This record gives sequence, C-alpha cells and structure tokens, in this order.
Amino acid sequence: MSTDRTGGERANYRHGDLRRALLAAGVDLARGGGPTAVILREATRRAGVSPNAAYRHFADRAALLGAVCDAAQSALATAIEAEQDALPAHGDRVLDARARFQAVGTGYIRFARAEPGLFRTAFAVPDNLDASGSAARAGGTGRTPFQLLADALDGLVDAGVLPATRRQGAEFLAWAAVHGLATLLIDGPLRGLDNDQAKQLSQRLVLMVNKGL
Amino acid sequence: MSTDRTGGERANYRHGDLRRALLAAGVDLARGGGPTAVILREATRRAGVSPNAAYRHFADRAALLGAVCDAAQSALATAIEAEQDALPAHGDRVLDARARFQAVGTGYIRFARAEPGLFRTAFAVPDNLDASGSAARAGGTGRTPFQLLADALDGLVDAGVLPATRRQGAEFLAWAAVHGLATLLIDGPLRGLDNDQAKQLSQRLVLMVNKGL
DNA sequence: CTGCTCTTGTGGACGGCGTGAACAATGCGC
DNA sequence: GCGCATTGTTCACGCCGTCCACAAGAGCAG
Repeated sequence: MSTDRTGGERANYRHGDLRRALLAAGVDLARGGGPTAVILREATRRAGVSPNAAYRHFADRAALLGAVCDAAQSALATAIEAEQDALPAHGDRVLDARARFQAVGTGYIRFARAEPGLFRTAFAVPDNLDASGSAARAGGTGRTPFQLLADALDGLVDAGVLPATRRQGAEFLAWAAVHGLATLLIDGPLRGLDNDQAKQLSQRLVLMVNKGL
Repeated sequence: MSTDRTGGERANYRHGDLRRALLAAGVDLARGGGPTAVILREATRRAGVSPNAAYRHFADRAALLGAVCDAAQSALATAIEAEQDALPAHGDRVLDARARFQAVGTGYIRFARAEPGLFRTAFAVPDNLDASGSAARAGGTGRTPFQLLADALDGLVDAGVLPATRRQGAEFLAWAAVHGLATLLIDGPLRGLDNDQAKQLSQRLVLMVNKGL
C-alpha cells in the first residue's frame, strides 16, 4: 500500500500516472479553447503538480500539444465510426457503400460542430503523411480518420460506384471538401447556422463530391 | 521642416505614421510565421518604438492581428484578381465564365502556396458574414475574395452553365472545397507536393466542384 | 536491513510576452 | 505665446515556457 491512489489525492509525492493526467488536462483545455488553450502550466495545475513536473513526461509544450492532437484525431475517428455504426444495413451493396461514404462526411462535420475546440486541435500540428496513419490517432477499430475515408472510397470502387481510374487521389479531394466545410462552419462565415441548415449543407456537399469525383 | 521624415529615422520623437509602420511590421511577421508570429512587442521593435506606443493605435494585440488579417485577405483578393486578369479573353461566354471561375480557385491556391504565412493569417480571426464584405479586405477592384467567388458563380449562371436553382449557397460549397485543399497543401499531408502536382490536383478539384454543383 | 542509484517531483530564477498607469515631449488651436 | 489633446516613454505586474540545482521516494545489491 505504499502507492495509494484510491482518493484522487496523492499520498506519496509521486503522482503515479502523471503523464495520463497531464494529457487528460490538456485534452480538456483543448476542448474548451482549441490548441492555444493548451497551457502547460495550467495542465500541471490541474494535475496538482508543479509546472516543471511536466518535463519528466513531455519534452516541451509542443510535445504535450502533439499528444493532445493525437487524442483529438482519435476522438474524430471514433465519431466517424459511430456515425457508420448507426447506419442500418440494407443489403444493397451500392446503397451501403454510398451510405458509409456519406457517413464519413457527416460524422466528420458532426464532430467538428460538437467539439470545435478538439477539432481545431486535431489539425493544429502540421502532420506528415506518416503521422496520418499513426496508431495514436486511431479510433476503436484502429483506423485513423484518413484511413476511414480511404476505406469508404475503396468501398465505392468495390460497389462499382466510383470508377477505379478516378480512385487515385480521391481521398484528398473528398477530404478537402469536407474539411473545408467544417472550417467554414466552426470558424468561418457559416458559424451560426443551426443544426438543420448545417446538416443540409453537408449533405449537399457530399452529394457534390460524390457526383464530381 | 519640423516633421522631418526623409531619412527613415525619426528626427522628432513623434514617429509620424506609426500605425502604418506597425501594420507593415505585423504583415511581415505574419508572412514569415503565420498569425502566432504577429508579436506586438516585435512589431514595435521593428518600428523603432517602445512597446506601449502600439496602444495609441491598436486597442490590443488582437486589434493589430485583425488589421493584419484584413491586409492578408486583401492580398488574397489581389492574387485572385491577377489570376483572372491574366486570362486570355476568347469571346465565348461559356468558356470565359468557366475560366474566370477556375481562376478563382487557382489564384486562391497559388496564393496559399506562395504566401502560406499570410494565407493562414487571413483566416486566423473568426469572421462574421459582414466582415467578409469589409472594404479593408478588398483587392484592387474593391471586392473581397468571397465576393470575387460570388461574382464568378454569378457569371456561371449568366452563361447558362450553372442552373439558377443551384446557385444559392454554391459559394459555400465551392469555397469549402478550395479552402480545404489549400489547407491540405500548406499544413496537411499534401505539403511537399511540387508545383505541377499541386496545380494538377487543384484543377481536378475545381473540375469536381464544377461538375458536382 | 543498509546503502546506492535512478526516477520523478519541487523550488527558484530568467527572459519574453501582453498590458495598465503615470509621466513627458510635442504639435496645434486660440 | 499658452494650454491642451495627442503620442511616445518608463516602470511595473502577472503569466508563460523553460533551465538548473536539489530532494524525496523506489528499487535493487549486498
């Protein structure tokens, strides 16, 4: 019983799981105010620890922000998966593939509107192509948001909806459109739209992508 | 000759045009490092003035950043106009309308890639619908980027390319796609693409929008 | 059990940031 | 020429990220 963690308070001066606590605090901060709200000192304060303790677990503020960013991407992936799981499966391959593709877009935008702070944080750190497949950014099925989109596009090809010749690079076009709309909806001139309008617009956008790909 | 400004140095302790100098410094900072690089103290340093002098011309850092943001939007508008002006006018109304629409997208993305810092700053301050028509954000023709896009869409309708029924809200769909691609190209996984690849992808995207609207 | 070492948290300090309040130099209107 | 509103300066505060030296446990060797 030397490391008693059953109260929330520290019995020892060792915290026990400080890294996780700091990350959780960071995610909370990001949820409330986006990437710039991820303040290292504030995270340590919330973990009940002195500022410099953070440096035992993260190289610097950027490293903490990076971890929060990964967590946000993972949450986004989970949101997309949830949207897809809620889909009724009506045997038709074509309709199913279309629905799964649509669900990526609607889940993406639903998450952006529900958790704007986390959403903005998810894309705050410029990532390279490798990182977009990192396991830390995956949801419950082990796939990142980007991979979920790619899967949906593959599904469209398999169902014969999308010609294989147009498959290459399609994830970038689709992602650009959906991500752009999300940005407009939370930070841009489309902020203030109500849920119905937003949903309608996002459906129209995915339709546009589907037709235009 | 009491207000001698002919050297670059201050003869008087009055600066003469500090607001403009601070704004110029701010734009320079934004060009180099995006919105977070717009440091109030650094701007005053570059203007050769004490930090608090800035407060005679801007309420706070946010106000300075807002002015820089407007300037960046204006630069973006100018870039789009330049792209449109470079277009050869071959009498055909349909082709001309399409080309002008396409030029909005290519000019947008060209600017984003040429001036990523300014581009990111242009959208750093969440704007409302009114501000997207503000005169401070206009280019040489007095139109903001958003208005230039709307004009191009109107042109498509006039030329009979785009059914009037689909005109409403089309600027948001088009903007979402182009803006999204721009962010992928400068901050996202598509950073690192060379000019040809980027141009090709952006053409494909505008084609997608054109076809899908 | 004793003592050594590695890990992890603490305390103090530094420089940089945004910003407020008091003060001073200046140019302008009377 | 005088008084005043304008504009820049100086001093000060609190917050931030971060470096360094130190201390308190944990874990292991004997």
